[in-house]
Amino acid sequence: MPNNIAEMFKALGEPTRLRLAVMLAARGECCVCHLAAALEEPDYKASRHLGVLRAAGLVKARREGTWMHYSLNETGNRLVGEAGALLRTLAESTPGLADDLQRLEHSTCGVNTQ
Amino acid sequence: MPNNIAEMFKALGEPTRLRLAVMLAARGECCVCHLAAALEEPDYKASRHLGVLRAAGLVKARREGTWMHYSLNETGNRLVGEAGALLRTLAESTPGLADDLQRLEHSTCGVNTQ
DNA sequence: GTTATATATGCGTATCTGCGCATATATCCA
DNA sequence: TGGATATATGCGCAGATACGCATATATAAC
Repeated sequence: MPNNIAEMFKALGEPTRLRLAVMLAARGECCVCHLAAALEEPDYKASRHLGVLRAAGLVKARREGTWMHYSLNETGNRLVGEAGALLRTLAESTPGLADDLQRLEHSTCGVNTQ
Repeated sequence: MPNNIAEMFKALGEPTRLRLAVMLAARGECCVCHLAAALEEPDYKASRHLGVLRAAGLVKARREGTWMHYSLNETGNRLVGEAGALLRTLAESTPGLADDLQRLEHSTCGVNTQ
């Protein structure tokens, strides 16, 4: 039974996925290309890791045309809600993660933000 | 920089280690043999995983004669403190983890509890 | 010293995981 | 229909990880 919970921690236990989760926790819904740009990593890498976060129940996805919008799955999962709060405090206090948020803010995938 | 934090999540992302961390969060300091008994796993397995938790900074150890007493490393690490609170809520609400705590309470390694 | 108990660790193995590349799918627009 | 953009995924490989066993270390008691 702790397996589901362990899976959540495990998903956050990989640097790229932690960065993604922090970005989603701090900024809300984002599309893959913005996230990939902020990571400075190829799209397929962001996509793969978002898939893992999603399988772990940490993240949900919403399609809008060609874009997929990911966001933290806080509603409907108390544990994710608490983890989200923790991730937001990390976002503020951890240099590398703050840099990601900076890049995320100024990133465009050739399209408008938000 | 997110690597240290990711390492903490990763350490908790393994079922046996999560069980150990929850026990320490809920019950405070424990020796290896009590923890191994509660896990119903061999001592060396508990010892190995406690070593990983320790390397990740989640747990600290104190020697007392032949026994090693492990406890959550909440003081001196804000993140661990917040994780500790989360682990305690898990302890209450997750059946499998609650069972571990039951066994921990009644376990002896041929010695007194506490 | 020897023995017993508690804990840690070296090692081989089977499994898992993340990576990069190429390719596939999905949606929109002309 | 065909092309362009956004996202997802099959595959092979290299490195990591957890396991069980046996052994090593540490402390205490005799």
